[in-house]
Amino acid sequence: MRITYKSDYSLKTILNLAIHYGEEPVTIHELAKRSDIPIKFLEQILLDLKRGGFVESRRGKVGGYLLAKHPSKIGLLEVVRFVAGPVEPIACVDKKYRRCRDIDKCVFRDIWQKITNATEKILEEVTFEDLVKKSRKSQGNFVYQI
Amino acid sequence: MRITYKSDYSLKTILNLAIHYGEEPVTIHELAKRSDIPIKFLEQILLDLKRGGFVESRRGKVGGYLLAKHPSKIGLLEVVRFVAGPVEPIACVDKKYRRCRDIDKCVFRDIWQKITNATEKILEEVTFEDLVKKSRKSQGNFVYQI
DNA sequence: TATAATGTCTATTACATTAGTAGAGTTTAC
DNA sequence: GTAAACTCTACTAATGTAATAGACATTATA
Repeated sequence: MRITYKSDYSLKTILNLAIHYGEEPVTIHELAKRSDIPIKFLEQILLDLKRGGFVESRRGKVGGYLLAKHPSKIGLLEVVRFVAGPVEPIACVDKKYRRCRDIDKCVFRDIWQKITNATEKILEEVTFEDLVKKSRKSQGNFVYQI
Repeated sequence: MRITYKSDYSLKTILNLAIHYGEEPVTIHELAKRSDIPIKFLEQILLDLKRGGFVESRRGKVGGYLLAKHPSKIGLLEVVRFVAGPVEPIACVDKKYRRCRDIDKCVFRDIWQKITNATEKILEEVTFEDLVKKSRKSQGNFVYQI
Protein backbone atom coordinates (compact mmCIF):
# COMPACT_ATOMS: atom_id res chain seq x y z
CA MET A 1 0.00 0.00 0.00
CA ARG A 2 1.49 3.23 -1.16
CA ILE A 3 -0.45 6.46 -1.50
CA THR A 4 1.06 7.92 -4.64
CA TYR A 5 -0.30 10.90 -6.55
CA LYS A 6 -2.26 8.51 -8.70
CA SER A 7 -3.92 6.80 -5.75
CA ASP A 8 -4.59 10.12 -4.09
CA TYR A 9 -6.22 11.41 -7.28
CA SER A 10 -8.27 8.22 -7.50
CA LEU A 11 -9.59 8.55 -3.97
CA LYS A 12 -10.43 12.22 -4.42
CA THR A 13 -12.23 11.47 -7.65
CA ILE A 14 -14.32 8.68 -6.18
CA LEU A 15 -15.23 10.90 -3.25
CA ASN A 16 -16.26 13.65 -5.64
CA LEU A 17 -18.47 11.25 -7.55
CA ALA A 18 -19.87 9.94 -4.27
CA ILE A 19 -20.82 13.45 -3.25
CA HIS A 20 -22.67 13.85 -6.52
CA TYR A 21 -24.24 10.41 -6.47
CA GLY A 22 -27.73 10.42 -7.99
CA GLU A 23 -27.07 13.52 -10.04
CA GLU A 24 -26.03 13.99 -13.67
CA PRO A 25 -22.74 12.48 -14.86
CA VAL A 26 -19.69 14.58 -14.01
CA THR A 27 -17.25 15.30 -16.84
CA ILE A 28 -13.56 14.55 -16.66
CA HIS A 29 -12.95 18.22 -17.18
CA GLU A 30 -15.03 19.11 -14.14
CA LEU A 31 -13.44 16.43 -11.96
CA ALA A 32 -9.97 17.54 -13.02
CA LYS A 33 -10.74 21.15 -12.22
CA ARG A 34 -12.23 20.36 -8.84
CA SER A 35 -9.28 18.38 -7.62
CA ASP A 36 -6.56 20.10 -9.64
CA ILE A 37 -5.55 16.93 -11.48
CA PRO A 38 -3.87 16.98 -14.92
CA ILE A 39 -6.73 16.12 -17.24
CA LYS A 40 -4.90 13.58 -19.43
CA PHE A 41 -3.70 11.79 -16.33
CA LEU A 42 -7.20 11.73 -14.91
CA GLU A 43 -8.50 10.20 -18.14
CA GLN A 44 -6.32 7.16 -17.54
CA ILE A 45 -7.18 7.00 -13.87
CA LEU A 46 -10.90 7.00 -14.65
CA LEU A 47 -10.45 4.20 -17.17
CA ASP A 48 -8.71 2.20 -14.46
CA LEU A 49 -11.46 2.90 -11.97
CA LYS A 50 -13.98 1.83 -14.56
CA ARG A 51 -12.14 -1.45 -15.13
CA GLY A 52 -12.14 -1.86 -11.36
CA GLY A 53 -15.91 -1.52 -11.32
CA PHE A 54 -15.97 1.57 -9.16
CA VAL A 55 -17.28 4.02 -11.74
CA GLU A 56 -19.38 4.01 -14.88
CA SER A 57 -19.26 6.29 -17.86
CA ARG A 58 -21.67 7.82 -20.31
CA ARG A 59 -20.19 8.69 -23.67
CA GLY A 60 -21.26 11.42 -26.02
CA LYS A 61 -22.47 14.96 -25.69
CA VAL A 62 -23.86 14.93 -22.16
CA GLY A 63 -21.53 12.20 -21.02
CA GLY A 64 -19.39 11.96 -17.95
CA TYR A 65 -18.70 9.71 -15.01
CA LEU A 66 -20.92 8.28 -12.32
CA LEU A 67 -20.30 6.12 -9.31
CA ALA A 68 -21.13 2.51 -10.19
CA LYS A 69 -22.70 1.73 -6.84
CA HIS A 70 -24.26 3.57 -3.94
CA PRO A 71 -21.52 5.15 -1.79
CA SER A 72 -22.54 2.95 1.13
CA LYS A 73 -21.62 -0.08 -0.96
CA ILE A 74 -18.10 1.12 -1.71
CA GLY A 75 -15.67 0.27 1.05
CA LEU A 76 -12.49 2.22 1.54
CA LEU A 77 -10.47 -0.97 1.94
CA GLU A 78 -11.40 -2.35 -1.48
CA VAL A 79 -10.69 0.98 -3.13
CA VAL A 80 -7.35 1.38 -1.38
CA ARG A 81 -6.37 -2.16 -2.36
CA PHE A 82 -7.22 -1.34 -5.96
CA VAL A 83 -5.53 2.05 -6.19
CA ALA A 84 -2.65 1.62 -3.75
CA GLY A 85 -1.87 -2.07 -3.95
CA PRO A 86 -1.84 -4.63 -1.15
CA VAL A 87 -2.02 -3.34 2.40
CA GLU A 88 1.04 -5.34 3.47
CA PRO A 89 4.35 -3.50 3.76
CA ILE A 90 5.70 -6.16 1.36
CA ALA A 91 8.67 -8.19 2.60
CA CYS A 92 7.83 -11.72 3.68
CA VAL A 93 4.10 -11.12 3.98
CA ASP A 94 4.07 -10.77 0.23
CA LYS A 95 3.45 -14.09 -1.47
CA LYS A 96 6.10 -13.38 -4.06
CA TYR A 97 8.78 -12.89 -1.44
CA ARG A 98 10.95 -15.97 -1.31
CA ARG A 99 13.98 -14.84 0.60
CA CYS A 100 13.16 -16.51 3.89
CA ARG A 101 14.03 -20.17 3.65
CA ASP A 102 12.04 -21.04 6.73
CA ILE A 103 9.29 -18.52 6.50
CA ASP A 104 7.33 -19.79 9.48
CA LYS A 105 10.22 -18.92 11.73
CA CYS A 106 10.80 -15.36 10.63
CA VAL A 107 10.36 -13.07 13.60
CA PHE A 108 9.48 -10.04 11.50
CA ARG A 109 6.60 -11.72 9.74
CA ASP A 110 4.38 -11.42 12.81
CA ILE A 111 5.03 -7.71 13.00
CA TRP A 112 4.12 -7.04 9.37
CA GLN A 113 1.06 -9.18 9.80
CA LYS A 114 -0.07 -7.23 12.85
CA ILE A 115 0.37 -3.95 11.00
CA THR A 116 -1.54 -5.30 8.04
CA ASN A 117 -4.40 -6.44 10.26
CA ALA A 118 -4.59 -3.12 12.10
CA THR A 119 -4.58 -1.19 8.84
CA GLU A 120 -7.25 -3.37 7.29
CA LYS A 121 -9.43 -2.97 10.34
CA ILE A 122 -9.29 0.81 10.09
CA LEU A 123 -10.05 0.84 6.37
CA GLU A 124 -12.70 -1.85 6.61
CA GLU A 125 -14.93 0.23 8.81
CA VAL A 126 -15.20 3.11 6.37
CA THR A 127 -17.42 3.44 3.29
CA PHE A 128 -17.61 6.33 0.88
CA GLU A 129 -20.98 7.19 2.37
CA ASP A 130 -19.20 7.80 5.66
CA LEU A 131 -16.67 9.96 3.90
CA VAL A 132 -19.36 11.98 2.16
CA LYS A 133 -21.11 12.60 5.48
CA LYS A 134 -17.88 13.54 7.15
CA SER A 135 -17.07 15.84 4.30
CA ARG A 136 -20.49 17.54 4.35
CA LYS A 137 -20.50 17.82 8.11
CA SER A 138 -17.22 19.59 8.49
CA GLN A 139 -17.15 21.63 5.36
CA GLY A 140 -20.57 22.40 4.02
CA ASN A 141 -20.02 22.24 0.34
CA PHE A 142 -16.23 22.34 0.50
CA VAL A 143 -15.93 18.75 -0.76
CA TYR A 144 -12.18 18.22 -0.93
CA GLN A 145 -9.86 20.26 -2.97
CA ILE A 146 -12.05 22.81 -4.73
CA MET B 1 7.39 3.18 5.28
CA ARG B 2 8.28 0.70 2.63
CA ILE B 3 9.98 -2.61 3.30
CA THR B 4 12.32 -2.88 0.33
CA TYR B 5 15.12 -5.40 -0.03
CA LYS B 6 17.47 -2.88 1.49
CA SER B 7 15.32 -2.34 4.58
CA ASP B 8 14.73 -6.06 4.91
CA TYR B 9 18.50 -6.70 4.73
CA SER B 10 19.04 -3.97 7.31
CA LEU B 11 16.59 -5.48 9.76
CA LYS B 12 17.99 -8.96 9.34
CA THR B 13 21.50 -7.69 9.84
CA ILE B 14 20.67 -5.79 13.01
CA LEU B 15 18.90 -8.86 14.36
CA ASN B 16 21.94 -10.99 13.58
CA LEU B 17 24.19 -8.58 15.40
CA ALA B 18 21.72 -8.46 18.29
CA ILE B 19 21.86 -12.23 18.58
CA HIS B 20 25.63 -12.04 18.80
CA TYR B 21 25.71 -9.06 21.13
CA GLY B 22 28.61 -9.24 23.59
CA GLU B 23 30.64 -11.53 21.35
CA GLU B 24 33.44 -10.81 18.86
CA PRO B 25 32.74 -8.49 15.91
CA VAL B 26 30.99 -10.21 13.02
CA THR B 27 32.49 -9.70 9.56
CA ILE B 28 30.53 -8.39 6.60
CA HIS B 29 31.31 -11.65 4.87
CA GLU B 30 29.75 -13.65 7.67
CA LEU B 31 26.66 -11.43 7.85
CA ALA B 32 26.22 -11.60 4.10
CA LYS B 33 26.49 -15.38 4.12
CA ARG B 34 24.05 -15.79 7.01
CA SER B 35 21.32 -13.73 5.41
CA ASP B 36 22.18 -14.34 1.77
CA ILE B 37 22.79 -10.67 0.99
CA PRO B 38 25.07 -9.50 -1.86
CA ILE B 39 28.24 -8.57 -0.05
CA LYS B 40 28.90 -5.27 -1.83
CA PHE B 41 25.34 -4.19 -1.17
CA LEU B 42 25.66 -5.12 2.48
CA GLU B 43 28.82 -3.02 2.76
CA GLN B 44 26.81 0.07 1.89
CA ILE B 45 23.96 -0.91 4.16
CA LEU B 46 26.31 -1.33 7.10
CA LEU B 47 27.85 2.08 6.47
CA ASP B 48 24.35 3.55 6.56
CA LEU B 49 23.51 1.74 9.78
CA LYS B 50 26.75 3.02 11.26
CA ARG B 51 25.86 6.60 10.32
CA GLY B 52 22.48 5.98 11.92
CA GLY B 53 24.19 4.99 15.15
CA PHE B 54 22.87 1.45 15.19
CA VAL B 55 26.13 -0.40 14.65
CA GLU B 56 29.84 0.10 15.25
CA SER B 57 32.77 -1.22 13.32
CA ARG B 58 36.27 -2.45 14.02
CA ARG B 59 38.70 -2.12 11.15
CA GLY B 60 41.70 -4.28 10.42
CA LYS B 61 42.53 -7.92 10.69
CA VAL B 62 40.06 -9.05 13.33
CA GLY B 63 37.54 -6.39 12.45
CA GLY B 64 33.85 -6.60 11.86
CA TYR B 65 30.60 -5.14 13.07
CA LEU B 66 28.97 -4.88 16.47
CA LEU B 67 25.69 -3.54 17.70
CA ALA B 68 26.23 -0.03 19.05
CA LYS B 69 23.84 -0.48 21.99
CA HIS B 70 22.32 -3.26 24.01
CA PRO B 71 19.48 -4.89 22.01
CA SER B 72 16.99 -3.75 24.67
CA LYS B 73 17.90 -0.17 23.85
CA ILE B 74 17.18 -0.50 20.16
CA GLY B 75 13.52 -0.02 19.34
CA LEU B 76 11.99 -1.46 16.22
CA LEU B 77 10.19 1.81 15.45
CA GLU B 78 13.37 3.86 15.30
CA VAL B 79 15.07 1.27 13.13
CA VAL B 80 12.09 1.00 10.76
CA ARG B 81 11.93 4.79 10.47
CA PHE B 82 15.60 4.83 9.58
CA VAL B 83 15.63 1.98 7.10
CA ALA B 84 12.12 2.22 5.64
CA GLY B 85 11.32 5.91 5.88
CA PRO B 86 8.41 7.57 7.66
CA VAL B 87 5.59 5.34 8.87
CA GLU B 88 2.94 7.49 7.15
CA PRO B 89 1.52 6.18 3.86
CA ILE B 90 2.57 9.57 2.42
CA ALA B 91 -0.23 11.71 0.93
CA CYS B 92 -1.36 14.60 3.07
CA VAL B 93 0.13 13.29 6.29
CA ASP B 94 3.49 14.03 4.76
CA LYS B 95 4.60 17.55 5.56
CA LYS B 96 5.82 18.05 2.02
CA TYR B 97 2.41 17.31 0.55
CA ARG B 98 0.80 20.57 -0.45
CA ARG B 99 -2.05 19.49 -2.70
CA CYS B 100 -4.84 20.01 -0.16
CA ARG B 101 -5.62 23.71 -0.05
CA ASP B 102 -7.56 23.39 3.17
CA ILE B 103 -5.72 20.59 4.83
CA ASP B 104 -7.76 20.63 8.05
CA LYS B 105 -10.82 19.65 6.09
CA CYS B 106 -9.43 16.68 4.19
CA VAL B 107 -11.45 13.62 5.10
CA PHE B 108 -8.69 11.17 4.21
CA ARG B 109 -6.14 12.77 6.47
CA ASP B 110 -7.79 11.28 9.55
CA ILE B 111 -7.62 7.83 8.06
CA TRP B 112 -3.92 7.99 7.23
CA GLN B 113 -3.28 9.39 10.68
CA LYS B 114 -5.10 6.52 12.34
CA ILE B 115 -3.13 3.99 10.34
CA THR B 116 0.09 5.75 11.20
CA ASN B 117 -0.76 5.75 14.90
CA ALA B 118 -1.73 2.09 14.90
CA THR B 119 1.45 1.13 13.07
CA GLU B 120 3.62 3.15 15.39
CA LYS B 121 2.00 1.58 18.41
CA ILE B 122 2.81 -1.90 17.15
CA LEU B 123 6.42 -1.06 16.36
CA GLU B 124 6.93 0.98 19.51
CA GLU B 125 6.37 -1.97 21.76
CA VAL B 126 9.13 -4.09 20.27
CA THR B 127 12.89 -3.93 20.90
CA PHE B 128 15.57 -6.06 19.33
CA GLU B 129 15.95 -7.84 22.64
CA ASP B 130 12.34 -9.00 22.22
CA LEU B 131 13.12 -10.14 18.70
CA VAL B 132 16.20 -12.04 19.84
CA LYS B 133 14.19 -13.82 22.53
CA LYS B 134 11.43 -14.61 20.09
CA SER B 135 13.98 -15.89 17.62
CA ARG B 136 15.75 -18.09 20.19
CA LYS B 137 12.49 -19.38 21.57
CA SER B 138 11.01 -20.59 18.36
CA GLN B 139 14.08 -21.67 16.50
CA GLY B 140 16.96 -22.58 18.73
CA ASN B 141 19.91 -21.36 16.77
CA PHE B 142 18.07 -20.81 13.51
CA VAL B 143 18.36 -17.02 13.73
CA TYR B 144 16.70 -15.86 10.54
CA GLN B 145 17.75 -16.88 7.14
CA ILE B 146 20.66 -19.24 7.56
C1' DT C 1 57.75 -4.58 8.60
C1' DA C 2 55.23 -6.99 5.08
C1' DT C 3 50.93 -8.85 4.23
C1' DA C 4 46.47 -10.60 4.41
C1' DA C 5 42.13 -9.71 6.13
C1' DT C 6 39.24 -6.53 7.21
C1' DG C 7 36.30 -2.01 6.76
C1' DT C 8 35.61 2.67 3.69
C1' DC C 9 34.34 5.34 -0.07
C1' DT C 10 32.82 6.94 -4.70
C1' DA C 11 31.06 5.75 -9.23
C1' DT C 12 28.42 3.38 -12.42
C1' DT C 13 24.61 0.56 -14.21
C1' DA C 14 20.17 -1.94 -15.43
C1' DC C 15 15.64 -1.99 -14.52
C1' DA C 16 11.11 -0.59 -12.76
C1' DT C 17 7.91 2.84 -11.23
C1' DT C 18 5.81 7.28 -11.23
C1' DA C 19 3.74 11.12 -13.14
C1' DG C 20 2.76 12.73 -16.55
C1' DT C 21 2.12 14.20 -22.16
C1' DA C 22 0.55 13.48 -27.02
C1' DG C 23 -2.45 12.42 -30.42
C1' DA C 24 -5.68 9.91 -32.92
C1' DG C 25 -10.08 7.51 -32.52
C1' DT C 26 -15.21 6.61 -31.02
C1' DT C 27 -19.81 7.87 -29.40
C1' DT C 28 -23.94 10.60 -28.94
C1' DA C 29 -27.23 14.73 -28.17
C1' DC C 30 -28.66 18.26 -30.63
C1' DG D 1 -22.91 16.80 -39.15
C1' DT D 2 -20.62 18.63 -35.53
C1' DA D 3 -19.28 19.72 -30.97
C1' DA D 4 -18.59 17.77 -26.73
C1' DA D 5 -17.79 14.14 -24.46
C1' DC D 6 -15.20 9.43 -23.42
C1' DT D 7 -11.40 5.74 -25.27
C1' DC D 8 -7.13 3.87 -26.34
C1' DT D 9 -2.14 3.35 -27.28
C1' DA D 10 2.25 5.08 -27.18
C1' DC D 11 5.89 7.86 -25.50
C1' DT D 12 8.99 10.35 -22.06
C1' DA D 13 11.56 12.49 -18.11
C1' DA D 14 12.71 11.91 -13.51
C1' DT D 15 13.39 9.13 -9.68
C1' DG D 16 14.19 5.03 -6.87
C1' DT D 17 15.87 0.27 -6.30
C1' DA D 18 19.18 -3.16 -6.23
C1' DA D 19 22.85 -4.00 -7.15
C1' DT D 20 28.21 -4.12 -9.14
C1' DA D 21 33.08 -2.33 -9.58
C1' DG D 22 37.25 -0.91 -8.07
C1' DA D 23 40.49 1.68 -5.51
C1' DC D 24 41.73 2.97 -0.77
C1' DA D 25 42.56 2.75 4.50
C1' DT D 26 43.42 0.21 8.77
C1' DT D 27 45.27 -3.27 11.81
C1' DA D 28 46.76 -7.96 13.94
C1' DT D 29 50.31 -10.90 13.57
C1' DA D 30 54.00 -13.78 11.49
